[in-house]
Amino acid sequence: MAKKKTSIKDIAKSLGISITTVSFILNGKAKEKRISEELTLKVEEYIKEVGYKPSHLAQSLRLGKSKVIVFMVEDISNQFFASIARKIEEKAYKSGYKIIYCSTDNDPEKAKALIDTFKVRSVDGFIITPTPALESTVLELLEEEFAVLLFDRWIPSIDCSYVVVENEKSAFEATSHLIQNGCKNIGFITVESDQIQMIDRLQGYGHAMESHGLKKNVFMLPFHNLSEFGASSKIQQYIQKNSDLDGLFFATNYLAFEGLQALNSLKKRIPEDVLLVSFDDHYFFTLFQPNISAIEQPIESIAEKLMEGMLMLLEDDESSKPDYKVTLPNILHIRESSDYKI
Amino acid sequence: MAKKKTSIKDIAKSLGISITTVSFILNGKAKEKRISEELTLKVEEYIKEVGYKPSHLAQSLRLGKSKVIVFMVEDISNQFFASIARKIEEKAYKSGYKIIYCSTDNDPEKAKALIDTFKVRSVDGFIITPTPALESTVLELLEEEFAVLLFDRWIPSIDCSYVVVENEKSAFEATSHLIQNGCKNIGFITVESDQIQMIDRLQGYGHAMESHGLKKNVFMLPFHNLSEFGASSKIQQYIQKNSDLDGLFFATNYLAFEGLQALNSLKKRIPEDVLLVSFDDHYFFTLFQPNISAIEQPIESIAEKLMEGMLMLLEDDESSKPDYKVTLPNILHIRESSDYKI
DNA sequence: TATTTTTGATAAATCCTTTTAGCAAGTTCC
DNA sequence: GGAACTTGCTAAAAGGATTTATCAAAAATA
Repeated sequence: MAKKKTSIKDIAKSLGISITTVSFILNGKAKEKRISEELTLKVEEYIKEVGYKPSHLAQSLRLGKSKVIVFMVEDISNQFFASIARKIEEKAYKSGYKIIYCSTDNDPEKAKALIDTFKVRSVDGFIITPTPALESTVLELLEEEFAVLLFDRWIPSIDCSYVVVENEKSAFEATSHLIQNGCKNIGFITVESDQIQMIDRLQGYGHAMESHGLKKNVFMLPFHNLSEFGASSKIQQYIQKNSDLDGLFFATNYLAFEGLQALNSLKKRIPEDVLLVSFDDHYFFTLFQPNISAIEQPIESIAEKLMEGMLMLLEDDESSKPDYKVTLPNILHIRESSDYKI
Repeated sequence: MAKKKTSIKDIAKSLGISITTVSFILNGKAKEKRISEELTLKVEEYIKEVGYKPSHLAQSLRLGKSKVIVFMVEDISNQFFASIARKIEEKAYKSGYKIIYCSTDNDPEKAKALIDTFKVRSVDGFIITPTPALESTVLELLEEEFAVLLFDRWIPSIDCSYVVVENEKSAFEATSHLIQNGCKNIGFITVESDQIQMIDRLQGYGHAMESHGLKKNVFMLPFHNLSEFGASSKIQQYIQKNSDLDGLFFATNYLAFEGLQALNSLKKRIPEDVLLVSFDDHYFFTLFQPNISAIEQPIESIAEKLMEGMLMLLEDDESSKPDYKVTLPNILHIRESSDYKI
């Protein structure tokens, strides 16, 4: 039953010619290799007739390129990563690349294991949101001449291509926005993390506060199992303890969601009692009443630059030392209606 | 620079033995093939020493199995599909399978093109949310003896394994819930679609209304470009025209989101003016004030059954006619606080 | 001692392509 | 007429594994 796939060999045999000739014709090298137009046409016709498609597996083995890119993120079910995955996919498939995805949970061991697996699979490139302690592994990849592109966060200590956003600048702007709207005591709610993008966001907040002579007030949640950990109630406690808070800056949107629940439980009104802003925009923020201000990461551009960079790295002819380092601006959406401003 | 990978051939040469022997040892057939323990140990040690890993590409070529599964959904950035992707991934990787994903946008042409691409790539299995008009393509896949597992929706006209949920039953229950809480005029808001799961949901609603002698009131939005199409304002118009509506059933959560915006614009209160229920639960529904009732699809179970089924289909030794048809129950979350009930 | 078995290994085919090197036969040139 | 090209095509190696069939030497049997 299992229809045996026709191979180039079958074609050659059927037409009584050599494999080489068929291969040349298939790869558009008929002219170059001086195959007569007559034979070329005959072969092409036959190929169409039997619906022959070459085996990518064999091609990959022979050519040493698999046309597969690994998309390795913290969590593919996270809206941000999923959205980028969607865009990446489209662009990759257009260029004949396939995308395998995987999630690290930000666990270095898991990330290393996954990378190990994929090296063997002879994939061509890696798009990675690096976990902590991944320097040496990434370095190895680079040494073995894989195309590697970091995103969301990068690794300052190694020279690797990346696509990131202006975390510090946007956090600075968003904080300044709160200050300009009268906030004097702004809490920055984040997670314990040594990831560079989180550090940058914290710094942006810090600089804005300092430059206005305001006192910083940072609340750090433990990184893992946020909701199981009762993040919402932890935030609630924090807000209660700091009764003079008039502004809150959430370092990510899932923190903002938890925060919204906390504020709701405390019957705090937005924006009358407290002004909000969150990093990472979400459809939800425009649905919530009142709308929540947020910093939108430019998903489309990120995906575009990622594929552009990846293709550049992949098509690089091992000569130059390719370098693709992009930092994209975010978009700050101010959403509290102006009537409400303090 | 580019470290050439060591192959089985290199190992054989270095140790002055044959490739066959090395292969036997690698595949744990040393005993069976009567390789001396002495040599086995020596080879195993050497393999560890040089850190040899077999080429999956070559193995796939030889064995005709790639250990790759395609996960083809309508839109991978959709929270529902992304969540399943996340779970599937975990289970697949544990069994040594890799997942390639792709999105069809529910476009049959796109779906066919993608399937064509993957057939050539010699993937082993397909997990598919079928688009309309995909019967013949799926049938071809089955004839070519790929492992095929449909989910979210199935194709009644062909005998293919699937994992779906009880759409009709849950819609019936949810509608009954609204009726039991006093609703007399319940609008069912859905999209124009001949997809079986949407039809089933509509039927569940219909049966519930009929069995209570109530008049059906269905509003269908065109399928494509929902938000660009101003779905929210269309729903708003519908609600205004039907001023006697006291309950709304949204066939999917993204319709509910649009509906919530519409209700908000109309200053309709929930649950005082209208009771809501939506298919497909969402984190958002518990965050929204008041919380929104919804039918939760059991993502974990779906993913579990999908991988269980896929592995069964894959490991089936071409003898039997494997059949894996699963229909899972949903969970109805009633969320309006009871004080509010009409 | 001669024959059969067992032991411990291996050569070679196969999976499907790409690509280098080369070979006959026909042309051109002087 | 013989050297030098051109033309049109192909044999065979390579890429990295698996597996069948086979083989020489040692051990067991008669």
